[in-house]
Amino acid sequence: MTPIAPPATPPSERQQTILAAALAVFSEKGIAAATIDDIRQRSAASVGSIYHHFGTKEGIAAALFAQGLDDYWARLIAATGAEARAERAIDALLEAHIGWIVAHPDLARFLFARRQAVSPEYEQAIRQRTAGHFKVLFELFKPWFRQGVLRRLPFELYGPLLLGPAQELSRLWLGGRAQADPRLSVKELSGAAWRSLASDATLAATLPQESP
Amino acid sequence: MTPIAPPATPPSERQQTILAAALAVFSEKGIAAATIDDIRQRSAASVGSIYHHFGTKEGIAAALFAQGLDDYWARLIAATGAEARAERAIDALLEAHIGWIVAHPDLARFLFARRQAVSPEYEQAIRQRTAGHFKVLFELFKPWFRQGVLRRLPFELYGPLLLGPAQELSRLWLGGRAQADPRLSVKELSGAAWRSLASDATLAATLPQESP
Amino acid sequence: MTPIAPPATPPSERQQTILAAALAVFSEKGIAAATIDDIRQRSAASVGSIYHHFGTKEGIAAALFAQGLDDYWARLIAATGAEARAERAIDALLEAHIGWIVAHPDLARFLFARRQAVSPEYEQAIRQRTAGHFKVLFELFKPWFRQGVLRRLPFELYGPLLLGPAQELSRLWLGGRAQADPRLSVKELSGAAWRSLASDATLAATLPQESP
Amino acid sequence: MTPIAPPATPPSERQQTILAAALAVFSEKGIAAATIDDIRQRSAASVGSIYHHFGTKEGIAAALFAQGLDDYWARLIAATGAEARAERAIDALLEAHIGWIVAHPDLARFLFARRQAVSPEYEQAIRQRTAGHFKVLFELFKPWFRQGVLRRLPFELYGPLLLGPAQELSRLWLGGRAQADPRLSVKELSGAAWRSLASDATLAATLPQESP
DNA sequence: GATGAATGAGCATTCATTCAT
DNA sequence: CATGAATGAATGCTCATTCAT
Repeated sequence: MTPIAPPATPPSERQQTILAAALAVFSEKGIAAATIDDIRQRSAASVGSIYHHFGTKEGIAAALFAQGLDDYWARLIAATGAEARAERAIDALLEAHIGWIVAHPDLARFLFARRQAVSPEYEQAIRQRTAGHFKVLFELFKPWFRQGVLRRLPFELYGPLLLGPAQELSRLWLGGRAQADPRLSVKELSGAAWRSLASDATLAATLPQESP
Repeated sequence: MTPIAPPATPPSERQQTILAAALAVFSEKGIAAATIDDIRQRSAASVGSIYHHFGTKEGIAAALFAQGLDDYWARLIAATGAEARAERAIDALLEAHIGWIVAHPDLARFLFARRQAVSPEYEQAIRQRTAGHFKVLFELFKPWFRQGVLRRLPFELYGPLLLGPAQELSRLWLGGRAQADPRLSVKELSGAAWRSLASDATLAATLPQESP
Repeated sequence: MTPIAPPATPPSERQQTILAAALAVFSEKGIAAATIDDIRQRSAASVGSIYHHFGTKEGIAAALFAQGLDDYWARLIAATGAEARAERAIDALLEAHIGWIVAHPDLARFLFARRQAVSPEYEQAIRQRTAGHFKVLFELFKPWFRQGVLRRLPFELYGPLLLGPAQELSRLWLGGRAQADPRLSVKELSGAAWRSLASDATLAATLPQESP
Repeated sequence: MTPIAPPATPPSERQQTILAAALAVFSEKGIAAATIDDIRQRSAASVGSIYHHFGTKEGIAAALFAQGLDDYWARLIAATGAEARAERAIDALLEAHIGWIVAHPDLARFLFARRQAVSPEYEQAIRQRTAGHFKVLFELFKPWFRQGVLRRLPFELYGPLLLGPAQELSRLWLGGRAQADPRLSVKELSGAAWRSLASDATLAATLPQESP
């Protein structure tokens, strides 16, 4: 129903070819600047065929989003859910985030360039889907809030504190403005997230002690 | 020389009118989707006049960038440079960042939606200009690195750790996905930045002590 | 490969319609002044269709050129090659030239208004193609040079001496500055060409003798 | 009154500068493609100034035409009128023609690219002026027609036979398609014109005699 | 006379989308 | 399902010309 719902039938080979071509083009020039003809050339499919399968340029973007977004969040949630301690969970979360981006740079570029989204319904659908995923993730953290391990904050701050630095670094890297493999920075990023979210008490207890 | 260099002559009233109209349109629909005709209608100038002054749609964007980017960084640097202690400087930095964004939401939306930038030279010019500003800011922090107050990290991480959470929150707010006034979160954001960058020793000394 | 190479596939009916319309317009106003919309109206095709088939306004001109130039030279060469004696060959050449122009005045107007050609590559391609055709024609004359029937001259002069007067008259006629059917002048024009090119000896032997 | 009449007042220095710039531009790109702005840049005059002096783009062309056309024909007529014998007159005519073109290639390119002429009145004026000049020239030849030295032909043929080859060669040279200095070909061109126009009897008497 | 900002009709070209074969 | 010709609204940009200063 929602524009970015996953398709009923699994994508045919032809569809996959088109999606791959579209992803490449979207990643290079952004959705708005991408042309059906660009996609046609890359995919060696005909215009007619593309329209037969996806109906609209946005339809292609939607299909890619459905595919990418769910995959990304699934990995995030799986990684986080596998850990029992907050600090480790945050480690795993960041590692999953960065790992996924490095594994799918084109898809990441496409997914995280929100601005491009064209129509409002489309934008709306993405937000809801993302919000839903985030809630699931958030549930995993609730026990630690209750235990006082993590600080209670305005809801809107969790995302930024947890993933903001990683997002910023990822953007640099995806845009070619940072060279080093971001996986090398996972420890720092998760460390920052941990310090930002841990309660003062937990944090004090965790910090390496200076010799007296 | 560079595509986003500030103009030789100060902008005339007409030019300011056009720029204001363009900013509104760009902020609403993004550069790519914005139409010269949109700008014409909003500015009540003729197409010819617009082209007479800016030469290209991108020329308008460039003029806005030159104006906005310098203003933003000037405020950041001024605020930071006024503080003597690292923790206070980071506070001031974040406050300036958020303050500027709240004061110029349209310009901010436009400035921070990097993806839109069209031509490579344009993109290139922005990067260099930004990098230059960042270096100036970075110089202000150097003493604290030397004193061991702040941690030494790979260069690429300073930006993300310092501004990543704030950027993420700003994006949410600018996109209408966060309602609360981001200025209310400055303390949290600067706190996070401080914890991320402070050396363990400094941090341990700063944390509120538990009663023994 | 060259911009005016004949197309791989034979022109469809729609393409022919567009070309005919374009020729009419080009002939009337020249390439530069001709409007895609002029062509659209005359051909009853849509802008999109025109661009689908020819890609550019110049693309249409190129297609016309490829068609016209080859046709013109083929006729010239065929007519000349069919004659065994120099004088008759020159007669046939001029007759073919004038005949073709009278048969295709629009195409001729278009073909011989070289100045219009816009882009350099285009101009270049036309020159090469023309030069090639001229070489073929020139080969047919070689035996007569060897036999001393025709005079040896700087290469650049053959064209002007052979076709210069005819070209000039054609231009007048095509431009409406000469009324009489140019076919009536073929004998004079070929006579002039003959006198210009024949060696003195041959010419003396050919001239009508005065009574002693 | 006519669009290409010579101006009442002699051109000021500023006007001359503009005309020179315009000629350069017209010669390079043709009248149609030339832009007022091109001329403005080359002449370092302002748009306003240009319009103040010439009123229209075509006004500039007209001024150049008036200047060039008269100069060209004056030279032709003077050279021809100075000769007493037909063959010498034709020699002188061709030499003047080629000489003028070599001396003013830009002006020649501009003058002889008739097709460019834009408005009908303009075209009309040029034709009349040219026809007038030609008539004057023709008068000079009349005695030789009466004496039977030159052949009587349809009026429209005199131009082509006399100047056709030279025009064709000039076009090649002006367009860079012929390298050799056309002045080297004057003898051949005038020879051709002479042979084309001389009566058979005269011609027979003139031809170098074969040894008996 | 000179200047250059302003005007707006006009134009080539692009591109998503449709549909007959 | 595939193909690609056809459509036409939309868009960035140009350019001759005007006119207030």
